Amino acid sequence: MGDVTESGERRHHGNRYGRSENARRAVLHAVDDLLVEVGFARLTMEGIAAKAGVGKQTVYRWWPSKVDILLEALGDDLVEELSPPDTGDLRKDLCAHLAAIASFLTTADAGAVFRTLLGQAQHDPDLARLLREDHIRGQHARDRLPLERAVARGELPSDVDLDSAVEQLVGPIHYRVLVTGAPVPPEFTDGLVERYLREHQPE
Amino acid sequence: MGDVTESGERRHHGNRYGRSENARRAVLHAVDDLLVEVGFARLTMEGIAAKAGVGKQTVYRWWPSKVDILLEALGDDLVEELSPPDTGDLRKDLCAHLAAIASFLTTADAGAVFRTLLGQAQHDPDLARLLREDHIRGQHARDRLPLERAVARGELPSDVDLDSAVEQLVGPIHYRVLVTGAPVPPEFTDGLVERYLREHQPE
Amino acid sequence: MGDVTESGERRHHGNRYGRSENARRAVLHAVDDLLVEVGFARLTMEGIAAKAGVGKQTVYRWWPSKVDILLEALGDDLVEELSPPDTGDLRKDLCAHLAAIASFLTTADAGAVFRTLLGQAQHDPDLARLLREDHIRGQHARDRLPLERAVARGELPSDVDLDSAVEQLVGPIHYRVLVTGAPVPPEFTDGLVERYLREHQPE
Amino acid sequence: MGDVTESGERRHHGNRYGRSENARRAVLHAVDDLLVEVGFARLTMEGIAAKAGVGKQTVYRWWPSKVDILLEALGDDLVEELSPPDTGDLRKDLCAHLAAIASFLTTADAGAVFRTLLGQAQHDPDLARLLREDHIRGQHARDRLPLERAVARGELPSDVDLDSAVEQLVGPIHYRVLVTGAPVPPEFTDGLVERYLREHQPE
DNA sequence: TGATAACCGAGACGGTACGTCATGTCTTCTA
DNA sequence: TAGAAGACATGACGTACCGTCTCGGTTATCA
Repeated sequence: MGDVTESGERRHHGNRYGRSENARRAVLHAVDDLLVEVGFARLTMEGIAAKAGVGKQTVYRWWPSKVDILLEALGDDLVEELSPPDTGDLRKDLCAHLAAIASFLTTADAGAVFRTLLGQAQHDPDLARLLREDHIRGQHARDRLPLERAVARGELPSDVDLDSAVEQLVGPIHYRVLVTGAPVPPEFTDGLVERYLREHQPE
Repeated sequence: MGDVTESGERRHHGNRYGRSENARRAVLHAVDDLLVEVGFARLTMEGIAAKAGVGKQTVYRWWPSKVDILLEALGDDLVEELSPPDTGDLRKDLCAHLAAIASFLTTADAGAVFRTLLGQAQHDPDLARLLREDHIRGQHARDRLPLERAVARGELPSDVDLDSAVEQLVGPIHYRVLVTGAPVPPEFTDGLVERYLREHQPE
Repeated sequence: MGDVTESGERRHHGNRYGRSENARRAVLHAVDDLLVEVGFARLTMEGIAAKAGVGKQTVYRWWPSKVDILLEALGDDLVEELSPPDTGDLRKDLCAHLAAIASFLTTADAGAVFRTLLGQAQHDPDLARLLREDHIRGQHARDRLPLERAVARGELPSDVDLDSAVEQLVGPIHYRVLVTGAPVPPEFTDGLVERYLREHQPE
Repeated sequence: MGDVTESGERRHHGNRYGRSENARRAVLHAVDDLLVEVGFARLTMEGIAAKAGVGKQTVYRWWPSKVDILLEALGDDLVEELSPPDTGDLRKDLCAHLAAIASFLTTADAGAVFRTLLGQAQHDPDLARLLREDHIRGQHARDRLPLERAVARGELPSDVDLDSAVEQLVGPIHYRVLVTGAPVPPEFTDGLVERYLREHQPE
C-alpha cells in the first residue's frame, strides 16, 4: 500500500527480483502487430524492440529469437479459440469444432502466427519440439474431447480409435491449409464429419 | 524455375561460350549440399556462391532468392519419386504409393527440401503460388491416378469424388509429418487405404 | 575514354582491383568535421560512416578504428604546416618555426587532431609506435633543419648536439600545451630562441 | 574528488552510519588493478563495479566517470613521489628531482595513471581543468622549491625567472615521455641541470 | 526500541555504438 | 559478353556499456 499511488498501473523499470511486465506485454503486442504489418520475413528483433519502445537487450534477455516471441505471443490462443463445444450432440460438436479450426487457420491473426510457427518448425527441430509439447499435444487432446464425450454417452462404440479419428477429421483440413491452399468451407468440414459418422455411428 | 518450358532441353543460359550450364549445376549442387550441412536458416546466397565457386552476380542473375534455387533443385524429384505404380490392383497401388509419400516426406533428401519449401510458403504467398502451380498441382494429379484407373477398371463406382478421396488418403499423412511429427509407418498408410476401400469398394 | 562522360568526376562503386577513392575522401573529410563538431569522445565509427554517406563496412574494411582514420586524416599536415623556413638567418628561422609549432598545436584543426592522437598514444602503444614512425620522427628531422643549415653556414659551431637543441627548444612548448595548458605566445617562443642563441652562438 | 577539503579526515560518504568507506576503497583498488590488467580503453564503470564487488549505482553515486575515479586514485601520489629533496645543494636537489620525475613518468604505476589522465585531458577540457587545478599547479610549485631555496641561500640571483626555469628543466623531460617516446636516463636529466646551472649560477 | 533514512548489492531498464554478416547492385578484368 | 571476384550502401545481427531506476536488505542513531 502506498506505492501504487499513481494510477493503478504500476510503472516498473525492472529489478533483480523480476522482469518488467510492461516490457513483456509491449513486446508481445508489438510482435503481433508487426507480423500482420510486415510479415514474418521482415519481422526483426530490432523492429520489435523499436515498436515496443523497449531496448534490444531487453528483448534478447528474455527471448532468444523472434520465433520464441511468437511462441509466447501465441500463448493460450489455441486453448481459447479451439476448445470444442459440448452440446451433447456429436455431429453438432464436431461440425462446429472443425469449422472453428478451419476458420482459425485461415483467417484468425493467431492462426497466422500458428501457421508461421508450423512453417518454421519444418526446418527448426527445436521449435518443432517446443511447438508440439506446448501446443499441438494439447490441441490434439482438445480435438479428442467431443469424441470421448460421445463414447461416454454411448453415441460411439467404446472400441473406436479416437486418435485415428482425430487424424482423419483434422488431417484433410491441415492438408488443404498447409499444402494445397484450397479453401476450407463449412461444406468441406461438414463432409468430413458426415463421412466419419456414417462409418462409425451405430444406426 | 519455369524456364524449362521451351523444348524439354534446358534452355542455354549464359555466355555464348557456354559456361553457364556449369555454373548452374554447381549452384544446384551447392545448395543441396549446404541445405544438409547448415540447414535452411543459415543457407545464404553468399554461401551458395562461394561453395559453388561462382560469382554472386551469377547466382542473382538466374535466381531471385534462395527459395527459387531450392525450387529448381527440387526439380522433377516429385515426379520421379512419387509416381504411383500401376499393378492393376487398387489396394496394392494405393498402399505402395502412400508408403512412398510417407517415406519421401520423412526421410528423403528431396523430401526435406520439399518440407522446407512448404514451410516457407506459409508466409510467402509468391512461393506458395509457384510451389502449388509447379509441383503440388501435378502431384495431386499423380495421386489421383490409381483411383482413376480403378474407376476405369470398374473397381470403383464412377461417381466417387476422387479429389476428396485423395485428400482423405494423403491428408492424415501430411498432418502427421507437418503438424504432429508422429511417425508414419506402413501400418498407418495401409490403414488409410483399408478404411477407404471398406467405405467405397462395392463388395 | 567514354566512361568518364558524366562530369569529369568519376562515380566509383568499388571493385576488386581497387577501393573507392570517393569513399576514402568522404570518410577523411567526415572525420575532420566531426572531430571539431562533437569532439573525440563522441566521435564514432557509426557517426563517421553516416556523415560520409558510406557503409560502416566500408569504413571497417580500410581502417581498424577511429584513431587510424585520424592518423590518415592527419596526412601530411605536419609536413605542410610545420616545415621551417630558410631565410639564411638562424634567429629568424627558429623564431618563425617555433611560433608556427605553437600556433599549430593550439589553434589549427590539424593540431587538434595531432593533440588528440598524442593523447590516445599515452595508453595505446600501437598508436604510439605508428605516430612516432610516421610523423614525429619526421617532424624532429624538420625541426633540426634550421640548426643544420646554421652549422653549414658557420653560424653555429659544428660540435653542438642538435638533437638536444631541438628538445630544449620545442620541449617547453609541448610542456605548456600538453601539460600546464598555459598559453604559448610569440614572446615565449622568442625567449626560447634567445636563450639558445645566447648560449651557443659565438659572439 | 575534491571532498577532502573539510578537515583532513575524509568526510564520511554514504550511509550516515558508515559503510561507504569500504566501497570507496574497493573501487579505488579495482580501478588501479584494472588499469594495469586491461588498459584504459577497456576500463569500464561496469567492470570496475564488478571487480570491486560493488553496485554500479554506488560507483556512479560518488564518481561521474572513470577518469574521475582515476583522478581520485592518483590521490596524493604526485606529492608523495615528486616532492624534491632539500640537501642544501641546488645541483644535487635538481638532479635528484628531475630523475625522480623521469622515473615516475616512465615506470611508476601512478605515473601511468598520470600519463593516461594527461592524454585524456587533451580532448576533455573539464578533466584538463581538474587535473591542472588539483595536481599540476601543485607539482609546478614543488618543482620550483629547490630553485626558491637556492635563491634564499644566494646560490642563484634573486632576479631569475623561476617559472621559466622550471619549464626549461622539466619541459624536455615531458617532451620525451609524451611525444617522442625516447628514454629519459639520468644522463639526460643531469645534462639539463648542468646546462641550467652553467647559464645561471654566478661563477 | 522501534522507526527511519541513507546507503548497500544486485540487476533490469531504454538506449547507443560496437564490429560482423548478408543483401542486392555495381564495376573491373579475364577468357 | 558472360563470368569470377569483390567493393559498395544498406540494414539486421547479437553484445557490451552507458547511466537511471527499483528492489529488498542492512545498519545506527534518534524519537
